[in-house]
Amino acid sequence: MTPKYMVVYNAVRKDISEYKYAANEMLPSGEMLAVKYKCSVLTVKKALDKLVNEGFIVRKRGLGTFVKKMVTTSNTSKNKGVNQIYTSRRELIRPNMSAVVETFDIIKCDEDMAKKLNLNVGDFIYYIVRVRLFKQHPRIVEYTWMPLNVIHGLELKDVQGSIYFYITKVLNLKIQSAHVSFNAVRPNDLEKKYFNMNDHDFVCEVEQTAFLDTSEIFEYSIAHHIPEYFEFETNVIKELA
Amino acid sequence: MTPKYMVVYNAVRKDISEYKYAANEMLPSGEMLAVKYKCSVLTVKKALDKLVNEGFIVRKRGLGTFVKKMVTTSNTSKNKGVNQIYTSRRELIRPNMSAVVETFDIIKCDEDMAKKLNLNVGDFIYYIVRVRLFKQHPRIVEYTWMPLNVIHGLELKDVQGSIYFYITKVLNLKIQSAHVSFNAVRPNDLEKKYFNMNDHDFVCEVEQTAFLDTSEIFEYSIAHHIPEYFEFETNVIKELA
DNA sequence: GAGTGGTCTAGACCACATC
DNA sequence: ATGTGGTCTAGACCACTCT
Repeated sequence: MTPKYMVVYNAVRKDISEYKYAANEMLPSGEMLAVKYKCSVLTVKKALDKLVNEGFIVRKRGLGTFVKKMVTTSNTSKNKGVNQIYTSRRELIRPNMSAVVETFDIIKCDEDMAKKLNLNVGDFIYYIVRVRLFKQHPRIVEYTWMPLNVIHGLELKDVQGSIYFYITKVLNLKIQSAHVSFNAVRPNDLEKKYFNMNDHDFVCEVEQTAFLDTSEIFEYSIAHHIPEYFEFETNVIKELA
Repeated sequence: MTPKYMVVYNAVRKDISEYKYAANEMLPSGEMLAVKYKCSVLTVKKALDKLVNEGFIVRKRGLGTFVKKMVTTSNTSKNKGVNQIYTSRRELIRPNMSAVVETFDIIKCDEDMAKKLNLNVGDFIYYIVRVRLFKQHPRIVEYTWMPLNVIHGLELKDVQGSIYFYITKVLNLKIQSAHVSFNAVRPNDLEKKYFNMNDHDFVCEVEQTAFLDTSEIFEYSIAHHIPEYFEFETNVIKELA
């Protein structure tokens, strides 16, 4: 059962996406929307607050609710296989990618990784290196560390497919969130080989710590992307105080 | 007057920051916190929901509220003058930076910039190029475009100082949010000069469209950072459906 | 004054996990 | 059965903007 505020959220979001409201146009008031969707104004507020956080609209006391201009992305080619990571406004679109497994080992946690995964030194962890390909073209090299006591029974065939699928559908675990940080660095030998790069080139680095809904860390990963096929977008709301 | 939910938010956030709760430790229930802070459970929920969004805690129905492990940043030197852009968990810390103005012009909007700033071709806009320095060391080159009809009366002295200050304190406008996207590119001649780089080097690019609380766009900017002194961190919450 | 959104409450009901 | 968080309501009051 989808909550009512999500129904309202989806409906309004759809209207905005389909340009039923022009940029800077005022939306119906909260009360009007509450009548339209047969719910309370607070439920409408919850739906619209979500849209505010995602950067679609602005609500202004005494004035009303307004649609923000859609920011057009510089290079929007889904067909090019751009790896888009969106935390707002757009959908997270990951083109269908296959994986070549370079490394699939079980190792012991060193001090650094113990800190990152919230484990003890010596605990067993998976260490996986995968090259992700879009239509046979290498686009990402992924280094993944996962604790055995959280993710267990992983086999080569799961790693060749979607680890995400294994975690959510086979183990039935729920992914809650991820802390993501970003930078750019030089490629290593493996990446130079796959990306056909040299010492003068660079790759975009996405470092990620991922959490289950139990607040356990189930993954620490570093992904190196080819800059031309990389896109990271987010929305930052200015805090009150 | 700070709203009550912000008081609760700040108090709980402070407790977490000061490690009053260990990682994976359960917080008092919503009802307990409501009693403690003399407010309703819904007000507590609003405060805790904010902490969930920022990646501090996880709330689980039937179980309780848990503190997530603090993710330690790889290179946390505020003194090194790292330009940290955080959209969650941590404070946005921008070290004190001075500015060298390379360009301060009023130009006419071309088609591309008209789209980006939601203006008409030919409208007047500021075009500003600034080099940001930390303790005399160039760290960022910023290219900024701003519409005259929103930000007016800008003078050289304002650009040499903080444009942010001019907008919020002099013009008394309120900044609502920004759409930020990220990549890495080669430096141009100006950047090569200031950063002492060559054609084999690279810079981190942050592209930003910034909005006022009226939903007007007041700025489009591109900032090129030295990778060593750059950090971008955010929290991604997995959506329900 | 009329209309807008922001905050806050008390209370109800539901879904989920544990014992 | 108990305790947890999630959703939803009706209503109150306040702050803000415009006419």
